This record gives sequence, structure tokens and C-alpha cells, in this order.
Amino acid sequence: MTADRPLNATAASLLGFLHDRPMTGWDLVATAQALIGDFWSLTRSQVYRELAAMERDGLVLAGAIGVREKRPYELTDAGRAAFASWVDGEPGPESIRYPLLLTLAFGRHLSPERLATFLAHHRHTHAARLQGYEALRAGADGTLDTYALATLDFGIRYERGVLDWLDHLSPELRGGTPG
Amino acid sequence: MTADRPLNATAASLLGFLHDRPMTGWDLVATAQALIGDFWSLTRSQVYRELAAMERDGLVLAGAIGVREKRPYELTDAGRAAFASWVDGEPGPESIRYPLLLTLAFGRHLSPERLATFLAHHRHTHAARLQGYEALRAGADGTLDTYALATLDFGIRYERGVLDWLDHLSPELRGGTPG
DNA sequence: TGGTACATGTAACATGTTACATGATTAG
DNA sequence: CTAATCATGTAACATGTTACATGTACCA
Repeated sequence: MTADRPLNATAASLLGFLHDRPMTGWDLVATAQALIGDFWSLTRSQVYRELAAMERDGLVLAGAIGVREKRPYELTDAGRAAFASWVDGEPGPESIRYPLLLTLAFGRHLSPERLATFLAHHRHTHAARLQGYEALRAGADGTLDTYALATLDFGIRYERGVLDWLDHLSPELRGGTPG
Repeated sequence: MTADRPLNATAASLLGFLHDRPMTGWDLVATAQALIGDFWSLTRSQVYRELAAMERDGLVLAGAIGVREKRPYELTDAGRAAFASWVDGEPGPESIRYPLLLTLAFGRHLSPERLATFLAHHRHTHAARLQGYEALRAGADGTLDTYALATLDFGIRYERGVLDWLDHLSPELRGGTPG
């Protein structure tokens, strides 16, 4: 049962959330999206797959099926131990995959107007995200713990950084050919 | 041959680099690492796989094997067209996977000292990266085009942002329990 | 002649994405 | 009674990672 291969970060996160209360796959997706979705994405498929695998490994225990086919999972002692060991390990380097930068890097193969459109669109998206984060921080007095605040702060600084970068790009890139 | 499924960004990048000159898989890995590696990672395995697939699809053409088993690939007209169409498409949203933030989000399950260690280590890594980028920009007078400069600028701002964020984290998080 | 850098590739596996299929419960 | 939301899951595929296997050429 307890196949002692190291946890991946996605599975570990699920275990992390299960510390608070038993949850269904559905709940876990929602929780993860809300709390770590901005720097760690996961899909429904993945969650159900990981839950099934972790049940095989004895890290979680599926409870009785409730109303609406709800199938809550709870943490086992092995699961708690696996999580504790994961969270104590050195976190790896972050990875960023940034399609806009890729397009920009190949900018000479692209019309200036098109590139400028992409940049403008991108700016819009990030401005909206920043607003969302700031509203969240302003509105959530006391509802967020120190740790959530810290990650939120990262998000805010990141988004501000992106906007700042865009606003300081050379005008030829940003503006197409003005006139 | 020309199976018209849409290019993925990794494959497209390879086509992008092949605009300059025919290159081997090895060359492409090195080039990609140098030019886009900071926001788009790829491995040797992937490159060889994509090259093989793109040859099947007629987007690249393998040349004669040269010295040291060197197998150069060159762009075909279909490849050029596929790239042009890819680069003209709206770039998708970026995705960040940030293990440190994940660990931080679960900070209450971790000893303050351990967390502080992770943060300090992280700071060190990013300070080094920033230095590298700044040296690159200072040293590369004229060797980088506008586009490469723009992506480099992003990197610099990003790293500065990370450091700034770390330096403004609440002292309990950063310092462990100061004594 | 022996080590290092160059060069290609496969195999096995892990992770992530998308589309599909199914059904229960609730609100209006 | 019917549409929206909740809920679970599978299948097929795409992408990314790690380890292994092989051989060439250059340099000291």
C-alpha cells in the first residue's frame, strides 16, 4: 500500500488542504483554485487522479458517499506524515512559461501593429488581475492569515511589475507606428 | 505529411531559431536555453522528439549527417508558414509554478526557522540571477536586439520584484524568532 | 591514451489538458 | 418540470522529466 515514492507538489497540496477538514475532489479543486491557483494550477482530472492514487497508497481515506454522489476524503496518519515530510523539503525553483515573452523574443518576425496589439491586450489582463488582488487585500481584513497575505503580496508586486515593465517598453514596441 | 494540427509553442520556437540558419538538436537546445530559457524551458529529449515529429509533418528537413553525427535541420516552406501563423496568434496567459509560494501558503505547518531558511536561500538564488541579468545587459552593447533587450528587461524587473517582496515580508516570516 | 565536450537518441514515466459521459439536487 | 449547478469520473492525448545507451572528436 504505502508506496514510498516522494509526493509531488500537487498531491501534497491536496493533503495540505485536507488538514482542515475532509473534502471532496470538487471542494479541493475550488479550494486550491482560490488559495494557490495563482501560482500553482491544477485541474479536476488531476485531482481525481491524485486522490485515487493517494488512496491506493494509504495517504487518504475515502468516506461514505453522501448526498449528490459526494465522496469526502480524509487524511490518514500516513498522509499527515507524508505531507509533513514534503513541506519540510527545500522548495524547488519556480518555473515561468510566458507565451507573450516568447512572441516578443521573435518579434522581428511579426508586424509591429500585431505585437503592439498583443502587448496592449496583455496590459489590460494584468491591470484587471492587479485590481482583483488589491480588492481582495483591502476587503479581507482578518480573513487571511499571514501566509496567505504574503502570497497575495507577491501577486500584487508581480502584477505591478508586469505593468511597469510594459509601460517602460520602448515606444516602437508598444505603439506600433504612431501617427 | 503536413498534418495540420496547431503547433505548440516549444516546436514553434525551434522553427523560429531555424530562420537564422540550419541547426542541430544540440544547437537548438543551447540557443533556446540562452535566448528564451528564462521564460520557456525545454529539454534535450523534447527537442529531438519535436524535430522528429516536425520532420514527419514536413516542417523541417534533416540534412546529411556531418562530423560527430551532427544532423542539421533546415526550415521548409511549410515550416516557415507554420511559424508565421503561430507567431501571429494571440499568446496565451503565462503560467507560474512557484514551489516556494506553495510552501509559504502552508507555512503554518512548518517551523518558522525552516521557513526562514527557505526564504533566505531563495533570496540568495534570485540575487545571483539578477546580477547575471544585469551583467548581461551591461556587457552586451549592441549584441542584443530590441526584442531580446525587452525580455531581458522583464527578467531584471521580475528578479528585482522578487527581492523586493522578500525584503518586505513580515519579520516573523523572514527571521524565524530573532534572538 | 585517457578524459572532456560534443552529439544523438530511446524508454519509461510523470504530469497536465481536453473532451466526453453520467447522474443528483436544487431553485425557480 | 426544467435549467443550472453540483459532483464524479474516464479516455485519449500532449507535454515534460529522468535515466539510460551509444558513439565521435578534440586536447593534453
